[in-house]
Amino acid sequence: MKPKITLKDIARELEVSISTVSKALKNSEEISRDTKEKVQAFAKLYNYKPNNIAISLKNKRTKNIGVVIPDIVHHFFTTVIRGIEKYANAKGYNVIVCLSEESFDKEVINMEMLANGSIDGFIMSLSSETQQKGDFNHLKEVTDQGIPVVLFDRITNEIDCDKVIIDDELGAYMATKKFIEQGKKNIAMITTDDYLSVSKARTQGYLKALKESKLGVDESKILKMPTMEMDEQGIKDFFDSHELDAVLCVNEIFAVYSMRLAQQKGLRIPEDIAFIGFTDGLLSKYANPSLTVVSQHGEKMGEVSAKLLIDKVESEEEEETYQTKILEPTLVIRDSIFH
Amino acid sequence: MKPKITLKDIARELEVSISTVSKALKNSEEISRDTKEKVQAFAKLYNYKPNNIAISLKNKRTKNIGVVIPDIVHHFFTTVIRGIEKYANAKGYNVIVCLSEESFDKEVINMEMLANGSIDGFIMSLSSETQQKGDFNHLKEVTDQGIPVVLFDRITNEIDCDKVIIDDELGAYMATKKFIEQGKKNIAMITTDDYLSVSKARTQGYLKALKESKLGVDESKILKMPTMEMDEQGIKDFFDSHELDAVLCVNEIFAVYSMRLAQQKGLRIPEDIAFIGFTDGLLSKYANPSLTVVSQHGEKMGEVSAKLLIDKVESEEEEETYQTKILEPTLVIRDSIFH
DNA sequence: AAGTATTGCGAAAACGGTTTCGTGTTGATA
DNA sequence: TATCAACACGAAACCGTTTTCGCAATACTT
Repeated sequence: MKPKITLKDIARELEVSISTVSKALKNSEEISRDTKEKVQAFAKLYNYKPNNIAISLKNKRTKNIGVVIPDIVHHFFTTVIRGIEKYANAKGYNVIVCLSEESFDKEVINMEMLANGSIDGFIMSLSSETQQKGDFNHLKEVTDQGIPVVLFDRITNEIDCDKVIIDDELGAYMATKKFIEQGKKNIAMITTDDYLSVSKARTQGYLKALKESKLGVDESKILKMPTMEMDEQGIKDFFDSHELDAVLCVNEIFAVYSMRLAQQKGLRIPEDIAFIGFTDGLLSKYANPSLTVVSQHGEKMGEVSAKLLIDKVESEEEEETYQTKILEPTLVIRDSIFH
Repeated sequence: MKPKITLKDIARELEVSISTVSKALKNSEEISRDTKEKVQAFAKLYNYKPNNIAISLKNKRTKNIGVVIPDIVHHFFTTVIRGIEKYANAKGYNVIVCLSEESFDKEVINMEMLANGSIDGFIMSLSSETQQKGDFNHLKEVTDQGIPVVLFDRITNEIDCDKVIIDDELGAYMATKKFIEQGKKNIAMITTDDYLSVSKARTQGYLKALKESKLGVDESKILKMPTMEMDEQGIKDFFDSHELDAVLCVNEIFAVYSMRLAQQKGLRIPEDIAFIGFTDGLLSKYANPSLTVVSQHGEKMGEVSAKLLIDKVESEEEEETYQTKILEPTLVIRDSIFH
């Protein structure tokens, strides 16, 4: 058990002042060759490492980024974290992860915990409860204090800050168009209620593609699930009451789950009914048949978010200009549709 | 933009000393009713919150936990993180997540970044490269400095610290026994090389069950994958060269992937060939057929790890006693075996 | 030899809190 | 009226750095 050594310890041992030690370790011009070598050798010998906390206090920079997300077991969020980690780590930043578990209160508590000096900025995606409530005061407080915030994926227009999203509307549009091109006539959509910003946008893309086509819109072909929980009967009824030949799902879980129910009904995929989901996760890759998806490029999203945040953190000027980066989704073709 | 207010600011405004403000906010007996009320009202009005960094520096406690794991996109690890988060948050701790990406160097760098005051303790699972190399000096250094460490899942005996694992051997034993009970005769195992502590233990459980039975061991029925990458041809050849009716896989990805290859060969699951995997993730749940797995109870593991760590961090005495908690795995029966 | 630069280093303030100890004021006691 | 607690507060040290500024001692001018 060898306790950490401090500047003071080195100073005492070498009979110089703390300031001298500090400067010597920074290779300052002020200090003579001799002294520098002596100090540096001693420091290396005893494996001196400066105390991060003291440094943080001094320059009011923690080199920590707070990431607040609704759920970590969701594949998309883990890929975003990975992207954030990657970029942040390369820049010498650590990532503090907090989970809101889709709860407004937890989101608020987590932000308050971190906002008192623990972090230099936030990267977040709003909890569904927050989006439903439409209460963003906790975000406002943080930005008012001059703490930079980057919102990704689940965002709000009520807060002025940098944002990163994919073009959800375009993704849904592309997917729907693909169905249409392949001759599908009865294209359904399975989504959540509109309170999630992404669900809303995706539904719009779906509608847009249908409106542009000769098929037209049939609102009854949109199934809105009230929660993220899987409602087996609801989906079965939906399938029974419509003659569908294609389904666009707002996430991969809905898609894979629905595929199974369709298969149980004796339908062949993609001949009788084709599927496209959102989120390019493990599930899509290993599903049977493998699922065609609109990839959201989570890792990229994380990197871009981290870059935006760190740029803001490290910029001297307090420019009050914010940007919204819109990433292009791509279609990853797999066996749940015709190739 | 309202900047953070400090004790000094309050003291100046109220024309009292900083110490008085500090004590008043802590409701100290020393301070008069009047002054306390005045100070507290002022603090509330201006939304004073103490600076975490200053407090950390003072009492040498950060209330941060460092979590270093090989991979975050792996479902098991995300559930562990969720468990850690849950317990840690309830205790007022934040979780700093670092990814080693299975690399020894990254693991070392991450630990060094955090070990200089940023965290009160580590919870980690070793990268595969670290387990292969058998070099644990970075862990030794940290424990030597008196920083508590808890290892989970991928552990080593070379470091004295608290550990949390599931009984991997028992899990594999249970699974294999299940196959035997159901009359399976040719039970294979698909695993990684033995350098991963968990793979080794699981293989042993598999062997133990077979030895106890009349079936006996056939080493050629163990397929060892050199990496985590899926080797389609390797698995196909394995299936072609053996008459198998059951396969135990060391994780769910191997299992789901192998199931698909088996199905492509025209085999029915579970009638012709049954599958059991490890890790109770999304993949198992939504696979077709859904996969029977040995559940590792990741969330529980995270909670237990966090509890062990925080207990140690907050205990005054430096007891040098370490415990290893062994969690019981359970079999989650799904459609890839007979019910 | 006197004055000026240069070099090398240390004292001290600052970051934002906590905490120990000391002290002036008050009221009660003898 | 002198003595002493109790009360209410402030000064200052401390946590481990960084950084400014001042000041010796030496070297360089003329």
